[in-house]
Amino acid sequence: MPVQKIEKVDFLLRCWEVFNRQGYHNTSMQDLAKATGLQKAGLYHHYPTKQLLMESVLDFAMQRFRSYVLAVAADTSLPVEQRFEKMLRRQRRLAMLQRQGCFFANIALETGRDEIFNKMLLLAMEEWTVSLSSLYADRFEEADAVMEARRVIMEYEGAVVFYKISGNPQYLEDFVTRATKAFRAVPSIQHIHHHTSIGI
Amino acid sequence: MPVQKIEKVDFLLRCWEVFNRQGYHNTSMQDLAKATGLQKAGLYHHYPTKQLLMESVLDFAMQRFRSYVLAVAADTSLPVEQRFEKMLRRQRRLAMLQRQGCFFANIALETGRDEIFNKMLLLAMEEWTVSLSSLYADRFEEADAVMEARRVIMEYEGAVVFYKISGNPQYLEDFVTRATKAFRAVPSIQHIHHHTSIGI
DNA sequence: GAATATGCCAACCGATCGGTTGGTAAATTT
DNA sequence: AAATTTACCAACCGATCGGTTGGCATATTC
Repeated sequence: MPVQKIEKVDFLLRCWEVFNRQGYHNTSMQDLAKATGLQKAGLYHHYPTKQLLMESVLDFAMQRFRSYVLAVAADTSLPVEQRFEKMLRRQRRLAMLQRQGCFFANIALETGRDEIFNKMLLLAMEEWTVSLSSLYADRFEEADAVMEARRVIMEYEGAVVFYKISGNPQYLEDFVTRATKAFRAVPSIQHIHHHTSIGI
Repeated sequence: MPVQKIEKVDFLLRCWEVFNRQGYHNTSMQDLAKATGLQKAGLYHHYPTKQLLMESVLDFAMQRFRSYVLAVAADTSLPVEQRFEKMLRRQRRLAMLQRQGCFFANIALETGRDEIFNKMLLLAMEEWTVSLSSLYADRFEEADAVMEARRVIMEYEGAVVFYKISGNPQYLEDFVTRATKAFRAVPSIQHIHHHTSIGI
C-alpha cells in the first residue's frame, strides 16, 4: 500500500479542530478534506459517512479530555484542593482555545434533538461527573458528591455560554475562583477515618 | 395589497419553533417556508437574508421570554421566594417544550464564534441576569446579587445540556429544587430597613 | 516478480443550499 | 376608475452539499 499522507492522530485532531470551530452541520466534508490535506473521496475511503467520522472524532476528543483534564483527579501526588483547582483551570484553558467553548456542549446543544451523538455525549458528561466527584469523596457521601460535581460542571457549561457570546474570559475566571473557594469551604471529614496523621 | 397569508406574530412563532428545533445552520429557508405556509421567495419579500430573518426571530423570542419568564420577577403580588421559584419553573417548562432546551444557549454555542448574533444574545442573557438579580435585592448588595443571579442562570444552562442529551427531565427538576432551596436559605435583610412589620 | 491489498484522487451524481427574477393578483390611494 | 403599492409565487441561478465511481500508484504478500 502507498504511504499515508497523514497520521491517524493528526487526522482526528484536525477534524476535531474544525468541528469544534464550526459545529457539526456547518462543517462540510470539503472543509475536513482541506484541513487534513486529503481529498473528499479520501475521507470516504476511511469513513463511510460524515456521522461515523464525527463519532470517531468524539471518541478521540473524549480520550484527550480524559488524559488532559480527568487524569488530574487521579494524580494523588497533589492535595485534593489543588487537584480540584487544576482540573477547572484545564477545563477553562480548553474552552478558551480559539474561543471554542466546550466541544461536548457545543455538539450537545446543536445535535441533541437529533439523538445521533447523545449516547456518547452523555457518557462523556457522566464520566466527567464521576471523575470530579471523586475529589469530593472525603467531604460528602457518594450520592451528594456526584450531585455536587454535576452542579459544578453545569455551572461551568453556563459560564462557557456567557464567555462564548461575550469573548470575555472573566466569566470563566470568576467561575474557577468561585468554585474553588466553595470547594475549600466544605469541611473535610477524611482525617476521621483514613488519615493516619501522627502515630498509633 | 392582497390579503396576508399569515400574521406576523404567527409567522415569527413558527420560524422560532423551527430554528429552536433544528438550529440555525441546519434550518433552510425551504424549511421555514413550509412551516409558515409561504414559498421561499415569499420569505425574501419580507427579509432580505436568512440572517436578518433570524435577527427578527431572536428579537421576537426575547419579547416572549420577557413576558413569560422575566415578567414574573416584577409581579409584586407574590412574595419574592415564590417569584423566584415561579421564574425557574417557567424557564424549565420552556426548555422542555419538545426538548428544545434554551433557545438563546442553542444559538449561542452554535454561532458564537461567527459573531453574528452575539450582541443580541449577550443583551438577552444580561437582561435575564438583571431581572433575576432583582429578587436578590433584599439579600445581597447589588454586585453580589448580579453575580449570584448569573451563577444560577449558568447552572440552569448546564442543566439544560444534561437534559438535552439524556431526555431526562430530572436534571432540570433537581436544578429548580436546589436553586430554590438555596434561595430560601439566604437570610433576608430587608425587614431591617424597609419592612414595617408591627407598629411604629 | 506477479498478485494483492491499500491510500488516495479526479470527476461525477442528484439534491439542496441561499438568493434572484419576472410576474400576477388583490387591496389601497388618488 | 386609473395608478400605485403590496403580498406572494413559479421558475430559475450558480454554488455547494453528502456521497459514489473507476482507476492510479505504491507497499506488502506470496
